[in-house]
Amino acid sequence: MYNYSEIEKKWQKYWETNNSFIASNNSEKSKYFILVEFPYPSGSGLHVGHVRSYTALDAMARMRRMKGYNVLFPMGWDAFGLPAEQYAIKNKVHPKEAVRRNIEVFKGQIQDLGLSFDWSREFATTDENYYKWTQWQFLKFYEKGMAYKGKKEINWCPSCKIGLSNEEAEGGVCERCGHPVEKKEKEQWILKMSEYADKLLDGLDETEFLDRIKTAQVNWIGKSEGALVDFKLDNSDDYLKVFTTRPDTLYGVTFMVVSPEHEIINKYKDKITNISEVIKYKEEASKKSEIERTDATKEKTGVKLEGLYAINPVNDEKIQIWTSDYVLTNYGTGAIMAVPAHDERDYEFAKKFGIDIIEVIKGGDISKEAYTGDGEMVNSGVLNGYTNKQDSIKKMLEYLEENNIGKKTTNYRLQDWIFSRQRFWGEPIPMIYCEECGWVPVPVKDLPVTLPDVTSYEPTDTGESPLANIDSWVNTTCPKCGKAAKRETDTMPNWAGSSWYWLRYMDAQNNDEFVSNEAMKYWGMVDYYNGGMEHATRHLLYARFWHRFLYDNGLVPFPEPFKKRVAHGMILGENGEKMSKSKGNVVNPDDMVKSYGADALRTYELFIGDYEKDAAWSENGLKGCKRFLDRVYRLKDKVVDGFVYSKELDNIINKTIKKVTNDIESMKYNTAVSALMILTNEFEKLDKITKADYKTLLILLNPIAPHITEELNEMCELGKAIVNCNWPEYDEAKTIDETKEIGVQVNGKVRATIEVNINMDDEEIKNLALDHENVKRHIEGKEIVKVIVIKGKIVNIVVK
RNA sequence: GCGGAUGUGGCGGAAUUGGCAGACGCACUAGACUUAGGAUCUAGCGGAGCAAUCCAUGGGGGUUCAAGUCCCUUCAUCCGCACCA
Repeated sequence: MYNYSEIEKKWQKYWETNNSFIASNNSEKSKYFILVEFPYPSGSGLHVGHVRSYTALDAMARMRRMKGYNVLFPMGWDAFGLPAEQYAIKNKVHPKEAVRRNIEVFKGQIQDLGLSFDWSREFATTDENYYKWTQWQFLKFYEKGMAYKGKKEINWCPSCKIGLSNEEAEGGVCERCGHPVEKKEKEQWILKMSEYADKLLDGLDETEFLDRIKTAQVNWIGKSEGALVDFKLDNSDDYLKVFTTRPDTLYGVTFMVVSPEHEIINKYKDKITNISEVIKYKEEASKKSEIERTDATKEKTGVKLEGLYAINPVNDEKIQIWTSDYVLTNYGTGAIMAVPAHDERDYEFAKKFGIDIIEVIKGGDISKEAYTGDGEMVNSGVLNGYTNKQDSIKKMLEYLEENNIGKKTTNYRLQDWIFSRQRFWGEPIPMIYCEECGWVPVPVKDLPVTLPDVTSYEPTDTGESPLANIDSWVNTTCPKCGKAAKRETDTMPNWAGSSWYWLRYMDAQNNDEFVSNEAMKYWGMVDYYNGGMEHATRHLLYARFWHRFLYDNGLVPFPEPFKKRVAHGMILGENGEKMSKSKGNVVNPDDMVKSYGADALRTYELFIGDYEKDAAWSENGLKGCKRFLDRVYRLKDKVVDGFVYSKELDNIINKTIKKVTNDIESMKYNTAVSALMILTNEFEKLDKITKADYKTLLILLNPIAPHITEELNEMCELGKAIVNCNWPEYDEAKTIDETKEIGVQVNGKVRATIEVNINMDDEEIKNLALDHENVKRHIEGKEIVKVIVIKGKIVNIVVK
């Protein structure tokens, strides 16, 4: 019927030559910044899932432009990091070359979809004049004391030969390859993210993230209020410090537990009479994978530290100390006070090892289980008689502070960000080590520290970065004293480049600054940020942290980067399972564009269902959308001159403008498409439609199917290109029907429908309802109790 | 275990937020036009029933003139977190 491929190419070229989507940094218009997460240009090419979210935000961008906004809708490439490096190793090409090729493929695929990105602002995180600024910002962290080098026991993947952040080692397995993670000590660059816990929490108030995304952020930060309490060690001046959220139960402490890695074990190895047994336990624990260790359902294990005791500071009781792997090294102080009567885990442990259980809160049956509820305090010295948790905690905190044995503290799950990676394909950390001067930052004038061109970029067996093998790169001079010195060979994590990229889009060609202040002041927060739910914790947290740090140091003018954050659902295979090569249910967007056209693919992916929910692919569904576009195309033969809406269509056109506008705004694309289908159905019923009718349909459909609508607009000589048109306005009065069919119920069951006029009063409607044949039949011989008339909705007659 | 989400025809999904459940699309059925149709058009399409009507939004209960929508309870599926002291 028509050659969609030709039409698509034609209009894509038109938009390009007319700079239709280039955003201006100097505009009188209101700004609107729409951002989609930039992709990894992976070797497997674009996924239909990308098409969904890009098209969705593209529709929003196109509508906003027509509404008169200056829209920034940029695209770039997150090209550093493990996936790119592993792809390069596997395919025996330099990562630089692999990335270049993959970007080319990705970009071509994206352009074939007619997405209205502003390509003049495109960059990759691997561009030297981008990562120069990533390095520059790292130096700011260093300069402000927010980056430090620390010896940390890190998560080590023996398969990938790389250190992983806690986040990447979730569940005790490597996120990339699934191999169990081991522990290894290593000097690491670390960013003090934990210092920002409260700011990251409070900052959420300035955003309009989806609730589930906010919740995910809050949980990840994991703030809990409690107390640090000092337990003096018996026959020593040393203290064992614990963190507890339940200081009110201090009188119920019958033992303490330290993590197997706790320093106290080594420190008191001479005093612990069963030290060999303890060491054996520790070794066993370290051999266990994280997944085994953190399996909450497994039976508790542990060893008593014989000969070592602590003193309960509130009642001077002598308390035994144990070590067990249910106490984590990296949370709190790595040691706990155990209150078996009122904590499930402690209860289980005490039961197993026959340790005393002392009740301090009444209300449960501690011979059966730990009681964690509220109740009257007993056996509790100063707390006796208190009846609720809040008051007892408050009282105990006061008592602890007055007596100098503890203090109120807040603890966070959020840890510092381990920033080093022993990899080739990342931003080199711009630091130099000098025997004389220690760590010295690379001077700003020498940035970027670039990656050398080498032939081997595979990881070394020693765990060092491949960069360590390149003497010519490693050896340099100290910027401070001029003596021979060595470069840091670790690189940054792939999260680094994505932690400020939205700022760069504002001013992507700037060679003097990472972004100009004017550009940041003009564009401000990202208005709409779309990404996958899998990035709603880490990436979002890192990005917010990074941005907030820049803000605190006067480098950006606003504290939170993203106003709204939304998440798209996944597109599943036709069988309802996640698309994967092994399942053979992968749909290639290129094939779909070839067979049905970009417009049909775009329309279908928006029509597929609720944007936030997962949806199964259906090629028949796509065909249906192609048919819909064909029907819109055929309407062109009905077009006659006319600059006003046809009388028969006036109301529905106004209604549709309203619906489509609101739906695109609120990301309810599926119902927007459906409304346009309904409008098309109405057009088809008539022999003739006016140019005005058709033009409005085409404009409303344009954000969804931009090519065919432009073509039809031109073919029918409906005026200037749609991309330059204004979004249509609607007349609220015309969205309300003069007459309407409403249901008439008798005792809640629909018995008839009547046609009512908008001007009728309740009495008229009531009489009309009572007069209906079928209604009469149902109320005959019965007493009318009351008649409920809801204007424009329903009539309900209650009879007895 | 804790937290979050979801549950509506054969399928994807609508339902102005308490007001005619199933919009729109897919699949399917019958017919028309055709040498042909994976094109197009017309009609039908939750279940039962000739029909009037009855039943139906995971199950059970409740509030209401009126419940997919609100409350209680229960089941199922998916996704997070997972010994966080």
